[in-house]
Amino acid sequence: MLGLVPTCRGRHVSKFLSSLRPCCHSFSSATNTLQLLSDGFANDNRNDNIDFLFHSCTNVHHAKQLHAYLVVLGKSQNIFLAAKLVNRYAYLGNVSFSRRTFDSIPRKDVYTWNSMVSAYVRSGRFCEALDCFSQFSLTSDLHPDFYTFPPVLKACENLVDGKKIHCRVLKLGLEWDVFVAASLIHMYSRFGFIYVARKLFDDMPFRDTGSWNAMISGFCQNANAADALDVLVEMRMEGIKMDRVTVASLLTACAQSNDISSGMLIHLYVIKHGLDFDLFVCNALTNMYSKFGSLGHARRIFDQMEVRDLVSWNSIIAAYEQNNDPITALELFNAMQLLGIQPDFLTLVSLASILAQLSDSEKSKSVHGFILRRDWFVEDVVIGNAVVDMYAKLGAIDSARTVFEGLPTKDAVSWNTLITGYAQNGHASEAIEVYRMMQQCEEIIPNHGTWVSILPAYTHVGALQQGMKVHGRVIKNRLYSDVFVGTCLIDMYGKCGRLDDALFLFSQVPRKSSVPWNALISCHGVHGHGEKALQLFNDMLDEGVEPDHVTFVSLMAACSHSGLVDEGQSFFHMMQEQYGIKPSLKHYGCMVDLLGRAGHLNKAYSFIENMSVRPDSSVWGALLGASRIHGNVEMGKIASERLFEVDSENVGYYVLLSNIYANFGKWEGVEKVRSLARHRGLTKTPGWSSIEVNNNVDVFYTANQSHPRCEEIYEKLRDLTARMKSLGYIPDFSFVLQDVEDDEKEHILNSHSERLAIAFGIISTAPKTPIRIFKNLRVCGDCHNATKFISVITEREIIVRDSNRFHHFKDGTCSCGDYW
DNA sequence: ATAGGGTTAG
Repeated sequence: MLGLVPTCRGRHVSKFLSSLRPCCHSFSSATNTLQLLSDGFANDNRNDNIDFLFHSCTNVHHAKQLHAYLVVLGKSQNIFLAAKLVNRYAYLGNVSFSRRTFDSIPRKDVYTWNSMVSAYVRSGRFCEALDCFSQFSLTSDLHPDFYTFPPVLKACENLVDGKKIHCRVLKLGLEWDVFVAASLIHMYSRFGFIYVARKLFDDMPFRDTGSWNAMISGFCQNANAADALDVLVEMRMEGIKMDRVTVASLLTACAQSNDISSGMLIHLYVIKHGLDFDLFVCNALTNMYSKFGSLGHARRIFDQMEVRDLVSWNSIIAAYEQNNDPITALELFNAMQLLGIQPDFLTLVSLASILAQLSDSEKSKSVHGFILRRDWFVEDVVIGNAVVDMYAKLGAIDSARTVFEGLPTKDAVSWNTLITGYAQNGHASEAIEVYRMMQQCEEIIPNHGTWVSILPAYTHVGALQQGMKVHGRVIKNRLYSDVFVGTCLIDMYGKCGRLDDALFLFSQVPRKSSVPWNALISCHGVHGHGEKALQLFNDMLDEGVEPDHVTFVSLMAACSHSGLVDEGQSFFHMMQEQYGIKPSLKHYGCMVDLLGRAGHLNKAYSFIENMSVRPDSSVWGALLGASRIHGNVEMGKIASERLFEVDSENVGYYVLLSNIYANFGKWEGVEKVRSLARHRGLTKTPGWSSIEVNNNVDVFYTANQSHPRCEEIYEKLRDLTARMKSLGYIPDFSFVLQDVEDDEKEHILNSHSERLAIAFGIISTAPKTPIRIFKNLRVCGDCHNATKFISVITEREIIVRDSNRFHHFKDGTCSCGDYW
């Protein structure tokens, strides 16, 4: 053959043929066809070999070479061959080549136009598809046919466009073509116009399985699984069998509505009818079992598949990623790469979450770069949100903010992700600030996720009134029965000192899962109601609710706050032996706290020595805190040495250690710790307390001088101190870290932020009303003692929530019984 | 020759 073509063409031909060599099955027919083309025999357009020729272009490179060869042969403007090229480029994912080819065709027929429209639809570029269709209608005298409408209807992104297209269909009398009708039915039900869809469906003179599928999948895409199942019943009554398409869309609906029994019945049907070899069906099954949390089933389906595509890989990777097994997920991603399968943006969405779970900040940055290079942030918000979430979960909240700022479009989820990021990294006030900015964007409508992200932030700063405002919006939006929103509200009321309201809300929320129970147990724990927490745990078991790892953290913390040492220890064992839950660092931290607070410092120390995982700063920190409470300098030294090995950055621990030294008047120790912290470039977290008066949050820093009512506050404190002393109050100078005279020490104690806030509360609220204070660090021991006296003198309840727990002062005693 | 209904998502 090569002999027959002139040399200038020969180079193209041999290049093209050699690129085809790997797929040898089409090699000989491609050779023949090329020969026919170059000899001028292929003009009848009916040559089957032509299909082979185009089919053998398995990547854009092949297609371009074929294109180049057709140009050389002068056939590139052949109306038939050119449309073939448009279709092939689209199939290979390059619409812009399709368009360029399309534009170079001087005379276009219906086939040419149809090819271009469907090329856009195939790649999801719906706007351009509709635009191309308008161009078709306006610039040519040709009429669209029944091949034109299905893709065009698929491209409609709102009902108005859809109706216009429906009119054209009616004018041309194409409405009863099964393909066109199915597209119309699907279009109407997608936009929620079920009755219009149903009417069309009922009026059809002839229906095939595709017509039923259009009806069913319309419901499924509306997240209306129950109605979809109703249509299915009708379909089966008419004796129509489900096919692979019916099955695939129903499986998705079952996954979304967590309908395990229907899902399994459909799986049985799949096996019975031999549909378990179908790619789409298997992908849907993998996804469904993953959503049900049955990783084993999902994996078995995936392993048994004979052909897998990108969707299969994405589904199984997401399955492990979403079921807390990032290691396996990453292994699967690597396996996919080894097979040479190129990831798409959904793969990257999973990958971002995997790397965040593995706290791999190096690889996370390369994922970010990978997405930037491909410009995928522009294509879809989801990927941008995933990257914001990734950085936030890694603790790189500033990077998260930067990515968020740079997103080309932001939706409610983008905002929720950033708010959650701030809240979970301990920056509650930034979270609140971002929420405020979000409310100023009119086009952004808050949803479940918004409440779940902002409520913990309000809880954290004790902003009860702001939290109640959110509660109001939740009621307005009828979301109160949502378990997660409900649980955040329970937590908010409980941790802002309103246990009664927390209990009432608990009675309004579905309680089949452990989630709301955990919140309620934790709230009773911080209030020092250990016995009640244990009671709740028993109620939970009585109602058949399975406890999880969080339940045990809440329980053990509750025991720790109430000095229930034996109970706490038995929960630690019960968790492992009866529920098979492996203790996490949080559980270990609780145990050390439990033993340490109760004064069993040596026991706590040997417990740490025998841990099966490497203790982190929270575990050593618990021992250091206990050493402070029990004034044990030796244990404090040991704990802090080990602590600074794992975390030398947290100032709080330096402060604790210097507290211990100061307590014993060992001022050289205090100075040593201070200079160590200074040397490491650390500055003390300033202590602050806040109080909410008339919807306004006032924040007091230690020794605050700038408050407008500063003078009055100090005056009130001097007055109170005098009266406290007459009742037997003796200032405890061990809480003063400075080596100064006693007069000065007294002034320092009187300038503590919690005392300033309490004094402000007294002068700015009605007599005898309760005062609620929030403090970001732990409340000082002397202030604790002083507050007991203040509660007697002023006849007020004073509720102080610190970073650790609640102190409810009343008539000279505190709910914590001085045990904290 | 071109067309429907189907799988993965923060």
